[in-house]
Amino acid sequence: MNKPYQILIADDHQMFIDGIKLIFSNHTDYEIAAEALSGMEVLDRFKTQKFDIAILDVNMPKPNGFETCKIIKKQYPDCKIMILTMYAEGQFLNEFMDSGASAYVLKNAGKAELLRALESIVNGQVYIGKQLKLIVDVPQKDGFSKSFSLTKRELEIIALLAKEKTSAEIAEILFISTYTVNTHRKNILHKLDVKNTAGLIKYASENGIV
Amino acid sequence: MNKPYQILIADDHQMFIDGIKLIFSNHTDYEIAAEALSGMEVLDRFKTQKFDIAILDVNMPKPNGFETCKIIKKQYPDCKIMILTMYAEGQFLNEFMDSGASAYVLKNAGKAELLRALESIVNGQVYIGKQLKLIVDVPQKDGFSKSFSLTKRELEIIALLAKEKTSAEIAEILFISTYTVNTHRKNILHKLDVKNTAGLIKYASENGIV
DNA sequence: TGAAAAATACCTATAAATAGGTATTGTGAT
DNA sequence: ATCACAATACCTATTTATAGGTATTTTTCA
Repeated sequence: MNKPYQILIADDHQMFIDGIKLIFSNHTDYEIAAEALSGMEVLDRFKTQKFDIAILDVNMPKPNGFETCKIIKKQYPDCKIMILTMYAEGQFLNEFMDSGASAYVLKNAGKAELLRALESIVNGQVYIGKQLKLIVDVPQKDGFSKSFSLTKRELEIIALLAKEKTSAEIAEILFISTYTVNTHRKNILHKLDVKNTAGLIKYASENGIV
Repeated sequence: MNKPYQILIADDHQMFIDGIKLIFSNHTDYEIAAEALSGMEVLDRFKTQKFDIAILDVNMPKPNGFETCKIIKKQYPDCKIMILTMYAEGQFLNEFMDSGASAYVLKNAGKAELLRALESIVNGQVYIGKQLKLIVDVPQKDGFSKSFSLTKRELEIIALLAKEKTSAEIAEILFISTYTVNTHRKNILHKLDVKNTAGLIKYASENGIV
């Protein structure tokens, strides 16, 4: 029997962490060696301890799961990372692929899938939860989009642009003036540092905004 | 012991099929029940036989792996499908997610990974080969982009549009008239059935064209 | 070698997007 | 209470994109 895999678990809800710990309590292959309530805490733990696997919540505060994942992967490339998400936010798939994580699983996946995912990643494979496959167009959770410094309204307009709407159509849908829509579009182009709608949509696609 | 899983294997190179058959020859869990050299042949086999798993090559002729996959999934939703690819074409990931397939594996993955992937998918999970994770921006293989019925020139123009170029700029780059560029753009919008450049870029992003 | 597909080019009119401004109101945080 | 920011709105001028055509030349493939 090998030494159990050392796992760090991070989520902003202690209750969820406790649930996960229960799952592993009678498992000899895996050991919850540390826990964290934020991205910062995760990085702190890594400074004093070595982990084989980190299980990170996407919506965790400062920095979020993907950002934390990238930082860890840079400093400790051997550590495998599993990203957990509450909602079936399929649009984060590209971000997941870029983050260097090894697994992407829904929180309501259940014990069996969690263990299967772990088994996969310790064998060097990438695992994506079944339910994440079919989801599209889930509205953006706030606090997450902040990292792009785009406002709620701006995200709404991007979403409508991605649906091939013109400024006039967007104005009608949102009950605002076409002038306002154009002001927003102007601001979006500046914020994302792109030249036109083509660049905007490309950026949005690459970053899972649409 | 259960009845072995009935597998259909499809690839345009017979030699590759024979290799796969060797892998399964001493396996009691899986049985290669049929083989096919093209998408059409795959669909023919399904008319007379029932399969638990279909292993499809992406670059297979008429129709290709993803298209074949979609057709099978519509008529036989219970059949699990594994997509094999020769090159680490990471940009087809979205297409994979849309196709309804359960696994996406590199051909040079080796016996162990093949079996692990199969184990995953019969358990209802989605499996993506490790090597497919890091690849970006692999140039489009010809014959594959044909499935979108976009010509080489049209793909060039899409690529330039994604780089935020205007029709006039594209004309200059390609040494052709702005009129010609606009004709191409018109044709592209029709072919992809999108209303404007936003839709075009979104489609291109989702399908790995850019 | 003949037919089909691709690439080229032109014309016109309208619709939409972009860039440059300015300015007011509401809201949330320090 | 003040400051920053978000959201709103307006104006103008110019550039770009889109839609409707037609038509010729070049490539490719059967």
